[in-house]
Parts: sequence; structure tokens; C-alpha cells
Amino acid sequence: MHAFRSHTCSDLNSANAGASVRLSGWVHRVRDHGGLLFIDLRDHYGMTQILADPDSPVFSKVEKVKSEWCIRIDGVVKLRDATLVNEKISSGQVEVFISDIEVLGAADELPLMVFGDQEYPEETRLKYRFLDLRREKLQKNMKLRSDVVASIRKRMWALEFREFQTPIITASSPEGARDFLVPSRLHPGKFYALPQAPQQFKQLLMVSGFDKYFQIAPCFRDEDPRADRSPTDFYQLDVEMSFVEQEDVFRTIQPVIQGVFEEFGGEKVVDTSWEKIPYKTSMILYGTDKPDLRNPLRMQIVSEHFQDSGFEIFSKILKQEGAEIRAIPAPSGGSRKFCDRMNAFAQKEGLPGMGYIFWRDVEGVVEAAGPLAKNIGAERTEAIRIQLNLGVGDAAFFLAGKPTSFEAVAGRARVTIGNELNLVDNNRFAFAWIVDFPMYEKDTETRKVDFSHNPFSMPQGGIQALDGDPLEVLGYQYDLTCNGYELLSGAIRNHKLEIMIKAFELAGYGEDEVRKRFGGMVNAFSYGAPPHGGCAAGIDRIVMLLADESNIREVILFPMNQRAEDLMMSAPSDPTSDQLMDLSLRVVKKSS
RNA sequence: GCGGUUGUAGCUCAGCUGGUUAGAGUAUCGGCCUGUCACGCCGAGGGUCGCGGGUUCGAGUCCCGUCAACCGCGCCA
Repeated sequence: MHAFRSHTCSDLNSANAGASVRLSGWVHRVRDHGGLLFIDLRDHYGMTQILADPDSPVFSKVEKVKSEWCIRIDGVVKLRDATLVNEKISSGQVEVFISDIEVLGAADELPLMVFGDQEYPEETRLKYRFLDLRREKLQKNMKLRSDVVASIRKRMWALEFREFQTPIITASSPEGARDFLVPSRLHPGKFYALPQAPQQFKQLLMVSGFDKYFQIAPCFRDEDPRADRSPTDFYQLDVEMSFVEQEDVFRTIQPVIQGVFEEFGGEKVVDTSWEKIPYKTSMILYGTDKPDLRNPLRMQIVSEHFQDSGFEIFSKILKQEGAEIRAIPAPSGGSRKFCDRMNAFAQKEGLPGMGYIFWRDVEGVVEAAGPLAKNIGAERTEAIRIQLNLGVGDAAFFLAGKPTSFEAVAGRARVTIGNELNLVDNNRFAFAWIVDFPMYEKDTETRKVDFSHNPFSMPQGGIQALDGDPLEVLGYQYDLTCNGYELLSGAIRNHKLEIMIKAFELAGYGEDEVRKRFGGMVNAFSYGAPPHGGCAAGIDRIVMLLADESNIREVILFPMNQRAEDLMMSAPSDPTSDQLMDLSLRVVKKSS
């Protein structure tokens, strides 16, 4: 017989009755009745009830085992009496009478229990990740992740993409997020960097003639974390194709993503028609470039109704250059209590507040209420009500100023209003392409023009477009939003060297700088570069949505905490002086 | 870097307007128990109330500072 097991803990059923078997696994739960002792034995596959009574030659040994000990047992399979069948486990028809036991690994008192659904603080869970991973939820999430990755690979291969591995130690790139640097031993004072994405490599693969590339690629960025963002490293489905336009990329990638969501999304409805929303429109309607379309609320511009109106604050603001008034409709939100709460929300988010109007029924007539309505008068209020298509019991909130100053908060207010009024359809994966991103943006503090998205994207309108106002230039750049998360980002690349150099010039990078930083790619683009484009989809976020989790660490095996520390491995850690010596490095203490 | 929330037994939590010896569940240890599947019953041990300072006759509770975790902002081509 095998040293550890003849069956797994989910294998046995009535067909095995009478057989002598060997099982290995963890002690999930012990129920000690003195004269009769039950153990739920658990492995990756399932659970089997094993038991011993004083007739067992190893009864005294079995009595000593505790939760989460790893054991091997021998025994005989017996059919359970019909009244004793446990429907909850696949082996519930039978149980195993223990004749021999071997303790493979005993366990100390547990910092967190594998059994049950008790919640534990994340610090504990991360420090004892190996225990947390034994629990049902993380076992399920990690299996899902593995299955999703396998399905993606299968789908990409079926579309005749090939998977290639690109370097993990490479050169720092001046754009984008902070790099992780790796000191070079052979070149004292010089550093490699971990790639933020295989961006340049995949473009070089296109120049090299490979036509269709994909990779489940690790990406490294030294960013501060969020609930939906892993610090240090995460995985992308990285894709690039030659001889394509934007629509070709959409047509190729939608079936892959949609297919994965249909395969693993359970009962949830998966959108099959993906709307294309220009960036500018998205900002107006939703206040964000990653709108959650399960929330039906759409903001509108209502400036005209406040022009020279009796509401001094707004009409004054409107006289400023570029100022607008935007409204968030709130159907069924028509109570002072609700409106005040939302106003408080906006104040907490750093705005002076949100004005509001709500409509009520007074003796059969629709009447607008709230201080704002009084100030602008019945006619304007009614015009607003008609534009927003609201009625009795509804409300609307108003934000004034330069859109950039309130757009983000308005977007969050829209989310909060939608949630509070129960308008969000949670049983759906809502997809949309966000297209026509601006190539450049002006830094609000330095007033410097810089790339807003991806510096390697092709500007719409070609090289002529770069002659005008840089802030007006749109790129062939796109994101995919799903339920309020940015799931994918991509672009048609700029494969023409003269356009690329001009594009970088507008952002303040001279030709010499470009040639120095992107030498490999610049060089390649001088030798017959094909038109190409692609995208990268966040694997962690896809799994997070499919697992119905709101925290990305629930779908990562060994995640970092909010301070980018690995509590289990104790990373980062101090280097030895020998290591530093080897690398010609000295650690400088920060004075502050 | 900034803001919010949290911090009490190994673990999850309760602890009111400041007032006797800081409690419960679970885990651990001991005893009883032959049909449980969240087994049950009896008992025991287990506490720097995150840390430091202050107010007070008296602080887990109030004040100040500080540390840590999480959530958000900045950041994220």
C-alpha cells in the first residue's frame, strides 16, 4: 500500500464498504464522546468522517490528536446507518473505523481556526497565511484563480496567440509608476529595474514578426496600495497584435473576457454588448473613467438653469472661466434627511457641499422643496425637473465649479447615492469600453504637460494632430471597465519614429532623451516596424470580481499588507553587510 | 505625506454618564460521556485593557502624544 494514502478524503462512498483503506489529511474537527470518538479528516478534495472506539488498538493515540494535526490513518470503510448519513460531505454515506494512526505533523495552539467561518484580523491572517489558505474560502478562491488562468490560456491559444516569456530584470523606464530597482553587482552604482509591464518587450516582439503575443505576466510597481490594488507585484494578461486597428483588438479580446466571465461568473448576467464611451462623456455622466454601469444614475450639465439666477453662489461661480453646474439625479431620494446625509458626504469628501432640490406632492401638485428651489424660482426648478426626468419623491444634487475640482467627488457621490437608494443591480457584470483618452494632461501644480495614459500610443489624426494644442489630442487608447473597476487598458501603438519623437517632445522629452531611454525600441522602429496594438487585463481583478471579493488580497496567495510588507516572510528585511559590500551600496539613514 | 475607523484573554468580542475582584464565546488543560457531524455536561488556568504621559480620591472608559492594522486621498505611463 502507498505510504500515505489509498484514497483522498472525498473518494470514499458506499461502493467502498468493507475495504481497507489508508487516508492522510488534517484533523478538521474532533468530537470526543469518551467511548466513541469522531474526527473529520480533511484534505484538498474533501472530508471523511473517521472514528475509533475502545476496541481500536490505537484508541489512546487517536484520543490525543487535535485540530489541524496532519495524520495518516488506516481503517475499514463501513456503511453508515441510513439515519446517520451526512448529506453535507461527498463521503457522507460511509465512515472509516481507525485501526492504525501515524502523526505526520502535530500542531501548536492555533492563532486562527481553519474550522468555521470566524473572521480574523488581516494581520493575523497574513502572518499565518498557510493556515488561512487551508480555509474553505481561500481554497475556493485560489482554485478559481488557477482555473481562470488556465481558461484564459486555452482561449488565447485557440485564437492562435503564442505565449512568450519576457525578462524580469530589465532597465528602468522614466514614465509611469515608481520602479523597483535592482542593484547591479557587476556594474557598481548601476541598477536594473523590475518591469512595470512587458510593454516594450511585447512591442519588440511585434517588430520581430511574432504577430500575436500573450503572456500571464508579472508586473512590478512601487505604488501605495488600495483595496483593489496589490502593492509590489500583480499579474496581467498581456496581449499584443500586429496589423490591427482599435476595433480589431476589441473584437479579439471581448470574447476572451466575456467567455471567462460566463464560464466562472455563476448566476450573474454577463453583458454581451459592450458600449463604447468616450473618456470625456464618461467624466460628465459618471465623474470617473471607470464607471460602474450597474448603477443607472447619469449626471447632466445643468448650467443654463442657474445662469443669472437668484442663487447667488452658483451664478457667481458660473461667471468663472470653464465653470459648470452638474446635477446628479436621485430617483426616490426625495427626503430632507437623505439629502442632508448626501450633502454631509460631499463635505466629508472635501467639497463645500452639494445643493439639492427634492420634489413632493402637495395637494396633488408637484412642489419643489429645499433652499435652492426657493432661490431660483419655480420656472427654473421645473425646467431642471423636466431635464432630469424626475418627479414626486425624487431629488437632485448640484455641484458647481470647474469640473476638475468636483468631478471625482461627484463620481463617488453618484456611487453612494446609487447604493443608498438600492438602484444598483448586483447580479450583473457590466462592461464598457472607455475610448478616446486624451494623450496629454496638464499637471495642476507644475502646469507642465505630460502623458496622461500611455506614452507609446498613437495619437488620433497622426503627426498633424500634434501641431495644435496638446491637451486636445486624443489617443487610440482604451480601457475596459467592469462594475467600477478598470479591468483592462490598452492602445494602438505609435510605431512611426517621427511621430513618437514629436509626441515625446510635447511632453518635454527631447529626441536625445528618447533615444537614450528607449534606445532598443527607437532602433527597432527604424527597421520596418509593423502597425500594432494590444492591451493588458488585470488577472487579480478579474478573479476578484468572479470570486465576489472586494479586496484583492483575497485572491492572492501570499499578498503584502498595506505597508508593502510580507508578514509571513518578514520582507523587506535588512541586508547583510557582505551583501551591501558586494553591491557597492551603503545605506544612508534619513535625517528627518 | 494627509484624513477616517479600529486596538480589551491564544482567537472573536462585550464592557453604559469614570466607581467593588475587567466579563462572555471559542481555543487550551483536567474530569464525565458509545452515534456525533458547530456533540453535550462539570471544572481550571489564561489579561502590561496597543504603548507613554496627563486630569481625577479613583481611568479599559476622559484629554494629549505615540505605535500598529485596515479603508480612503495624494500616487497609480
